[in-house]
Amino acid sequence: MTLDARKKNVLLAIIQDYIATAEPVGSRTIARKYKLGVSPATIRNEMADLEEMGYIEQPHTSAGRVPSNRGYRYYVDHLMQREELSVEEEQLLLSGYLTKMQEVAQVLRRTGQLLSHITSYTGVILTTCYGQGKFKHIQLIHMSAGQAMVVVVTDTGAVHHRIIEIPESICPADLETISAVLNQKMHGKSIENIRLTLIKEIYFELAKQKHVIDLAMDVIRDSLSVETGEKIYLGGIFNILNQPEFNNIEKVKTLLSLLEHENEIANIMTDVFRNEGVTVRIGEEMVDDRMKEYSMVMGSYHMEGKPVGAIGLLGPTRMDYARAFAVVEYMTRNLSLVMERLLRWRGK
Amino acid sequence: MTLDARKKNVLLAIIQDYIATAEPVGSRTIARKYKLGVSPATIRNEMADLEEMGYIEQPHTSAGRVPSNRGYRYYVDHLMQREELSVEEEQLLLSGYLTKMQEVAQVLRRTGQLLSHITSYTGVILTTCYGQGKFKHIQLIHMSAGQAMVVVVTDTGAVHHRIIEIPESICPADLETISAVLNQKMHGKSIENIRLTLIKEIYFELAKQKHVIDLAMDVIRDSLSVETGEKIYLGGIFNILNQPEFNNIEKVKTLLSLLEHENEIANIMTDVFRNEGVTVRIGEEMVDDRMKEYSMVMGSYHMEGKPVGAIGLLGPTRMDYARAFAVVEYMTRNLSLVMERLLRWRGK
DNA sequence: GTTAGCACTCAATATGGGAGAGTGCTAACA
DNA sequence: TGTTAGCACTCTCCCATATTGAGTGCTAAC
Repeated sequence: MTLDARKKNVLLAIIQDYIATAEPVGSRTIARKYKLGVSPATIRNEMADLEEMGYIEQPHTSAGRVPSNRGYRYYVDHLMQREELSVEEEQLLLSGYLTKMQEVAQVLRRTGQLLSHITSYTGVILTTCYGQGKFKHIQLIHMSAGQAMVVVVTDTGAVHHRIIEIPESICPADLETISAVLNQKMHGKSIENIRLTLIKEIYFELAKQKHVIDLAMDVIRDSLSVETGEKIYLGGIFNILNQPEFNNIEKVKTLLSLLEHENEIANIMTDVFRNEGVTVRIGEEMVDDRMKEYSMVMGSYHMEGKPVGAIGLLGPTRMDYARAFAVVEYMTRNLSLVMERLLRWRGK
Repeated sequence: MTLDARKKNVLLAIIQDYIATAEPVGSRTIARKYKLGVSPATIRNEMADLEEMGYIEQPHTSAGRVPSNRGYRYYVDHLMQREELSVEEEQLLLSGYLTKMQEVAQVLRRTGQLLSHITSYTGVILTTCYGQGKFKHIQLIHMSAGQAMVVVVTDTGAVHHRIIEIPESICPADLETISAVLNQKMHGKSIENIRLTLIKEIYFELAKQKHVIDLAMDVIRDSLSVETGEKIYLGGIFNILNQPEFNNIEKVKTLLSLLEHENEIANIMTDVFRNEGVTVRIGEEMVDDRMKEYSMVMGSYHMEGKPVGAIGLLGPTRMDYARAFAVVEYMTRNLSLVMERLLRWRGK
């Protein structure tokens, strides 16, 4: 089902206009603003066709047309022309990183804010793929009789910690020993490696403290696995409220309740790792029914060529995809650089 | 300027009714619902007086009266009767902690959610007072040539980490040595102590690595100092939108933009440490002008008798102070217990 | 295939009364 | 002197009724 050139132009005009104005667009407007060389009546005919094909819809009989999610999809896949950011905008985005960053979390938070600030959508950052990360260091710290803290550092610069129960008989020195052995055995290994081959060796060496090791291994597994390794940063939740679609409170409420369930967002974002480049999810393409009025434009950022996380923009389906595309693309490159500089990878 | 008994009763009735209904309350309503034994006309006279004294206001001529912030203040200080939570509510709050908690952050996040869930206001948790915390453990971890990660653990269970630049000549073993010395010297000491007396000793012992120690000390100082030790957790931002005052988007926007500046909220909350028990801040008592339609009810939680953080409820000035009071009071006790159990303090 | 013309639809925007809640004032009452 | 009933007055809120205007679909002519 392919569209002839004029239909494409009409659809493009409708979508561009609707993105710009958020008002249903009528045949007159198109004839006037976008010179297609035909009269409103002709455009009306084309619009009737497009509606039948499901690319646009009518809120009510005497209103103009509005793109359907299917229409947006067609636009993104076939009609959208690439956009470049202006030099000033690139400057603005870069300058956000000027204040000295010392923590991965800080960089990511900042990135979320920048994304949101420049687009008036909500910036979403996902860190993940610790599954592909490597173990760097583990430390067991004695907190009190019967309690210890496990701290695990991965080579992506992530730090995970947790309090565990230990037999009261274990003293600080024991923990030091355990830490040392674990570090020595696991240094630079990936989690799969550890699980498959090393674990027996370690058990053997530390037979006495089986229980503690089990708990410590839990933390390691958690921190290296995708499951809890995921963390979401949201930036500028309230910027998106400037979008005209949030003129009624119910919408705001559903959005906020949506954003409170971070793991669902995380779920959607993992999609991104299946594609190269920038991915767009529109409306009900994102499972959850409450998302059907929202879209996400997302991309992954890399370290050493491997994707280690994703950034995205969450906006109404009416969002400016071309611009979001450009911003996300620019920011993924940018963020990859900043991250690599922060955790310079020479030694390993 | 003290009020006679009848004026007090009228003011109390107005405030209670307004808290319950969010509608301006008229003389008729009071005469009917709250049996003061006088006619509406008499109540009207009293209301005129109360208005002149600034305890209540009139949205427009033909509307009932609404409490002013001054009125709320008088209510909280002199009229409010203490309320107890029902057994079911206490149960509900307790059950929130049943799923196993392994991290301080997790407990605090949960607490925020619980606070919000049971009151439909926004729960705010502030952790602070690491200045009074003690140093537990430091670890320098070699990440790559020229870069190391510093991880500091305090006895309150907080973990701070940061990437620092180091001379390329320093190898993992050096960092290990430095870690060991630092740990040995500083174990169990407070930051003041470290700064004042130990630092020279440490420099002497590790003269070669002055630069690294400086950087590490920065992290320690930061993590133990109140400045960056503060962290805010917000719970149920969207629960508060159920309050009828948020019927218009502008209100929602200002609230959200307010909540994005966590440090300002933190500022307000430090007030709490000056008082015993539960503190109430109403409207413009909280500096920022945009806060004049909100109130906070807050209390501090303790570990070993010392306040280590604060919890609070943020709601409209019309909030149910008596109930908020009860919830906050109960939760501070609760949280103190949970925290102490999580980081059992026997050993030290 | 395109276009002008026209009748029709329907949301959004006034317009214009009530209805109702609440007030302040006055005068009468205990 | 304090309290109360009565009453005129003032607003907001709500509802029902035009009015407007943008936009459509259809038909017939070009």
